[in-house]
Amino acid sequence: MITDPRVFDDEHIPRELVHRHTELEKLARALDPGWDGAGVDDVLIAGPSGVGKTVLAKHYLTRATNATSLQWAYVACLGETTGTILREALRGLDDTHVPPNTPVDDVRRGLAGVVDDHAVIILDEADDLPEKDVLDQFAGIAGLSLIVVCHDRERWTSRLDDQHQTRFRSVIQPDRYSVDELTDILRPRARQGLEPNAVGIGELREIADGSAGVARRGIQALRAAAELAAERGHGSIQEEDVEDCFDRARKRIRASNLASLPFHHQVLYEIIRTEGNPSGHELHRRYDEYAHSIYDGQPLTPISKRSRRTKLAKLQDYGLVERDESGSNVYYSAADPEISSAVRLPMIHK
DNA sequence: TATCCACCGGAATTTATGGAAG
DNA sequence: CTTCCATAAATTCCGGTGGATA
Repeated sequence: MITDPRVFDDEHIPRELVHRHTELEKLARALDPGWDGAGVDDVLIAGPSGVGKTVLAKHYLTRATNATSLQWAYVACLGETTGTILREALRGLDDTHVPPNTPVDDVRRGLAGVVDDHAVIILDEADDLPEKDVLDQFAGIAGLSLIVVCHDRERWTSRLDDQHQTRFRSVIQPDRYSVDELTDILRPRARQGLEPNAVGIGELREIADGSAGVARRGIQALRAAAELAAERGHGSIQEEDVEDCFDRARKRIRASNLASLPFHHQVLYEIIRTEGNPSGHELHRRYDEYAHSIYDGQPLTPISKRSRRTKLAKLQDYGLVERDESGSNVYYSAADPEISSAVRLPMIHK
């Protein structure tokens, strides 16, 4: 059924970006110095998750690179520090090893030295980055422009201090797709990634309809539907496969988020999931109670309450854990209790 | 109203890591 | 090899918040 799984990867850049022509044009106008002679700008791309902000930036740059060998680098900023972001940018442009303890100033000088004429850095998931620091560091480098990708435009611009207010004059705000548009996005994926006639236009439309205008959801749902059809021995995607595909797609996205987190986070997540709906107090008590055996044989040791709070905050950022503050206590719960971590816990008796 | 309690999260401080210099 | 240094992660300290209780 699925002939080319890469087509459904989040990182996959389609040959052609459908229904994003105006956005691509804006990007070109801002970043191409020859476009109208006004020089290059920094760009802000803001909008909801999964509508193709990152793909938009990457698509433009891969295409522009083929033509003019423009230097560019991609940096995922979520949860990263100024140092990590700068090093990752340098590594991306120069393809050299950058030790983790390289002084920030050295990294900045390295960046300045490596930029030939014009280079672009994509700062993805930039909502919470320590932007005062990061922008200051990038600011002085000639020939370097930024594409900042974030969710909330208002929040981003309001957090900028005065000297950065004049940057990011080019703002691109991709919106959610209509059902028709999303169908157009799914069609080439089905053609490239699935057997011929694996999915009818009716089913494709239903998948688009159930994805709330979010391209990532639609693409993962299409993939899940194809998997379900194959498992059920259907020759092509059937109505029942479409019905069940959204659930599987959602679970897969969350499970891969969870798997990407370090051990401490997963331990906390598993305690919350198996406990059901623990209060903060119960959660910490369980942790203290079982930490010894959980971390037995691990290179890591249990962490303090304060550190657990930081991990819990991250779990919330990732949408894996929800916190309910009713009364004087807080309660934690797994957003989707069916998603389990690879971390095994000893039996917990209530 | 005053006080207690549990928790949050910022800031300062310590520890761990790993590359560079001597 | 040892020492030194910068960063990131973890810990310690602590003021602030908001509901519960007397």
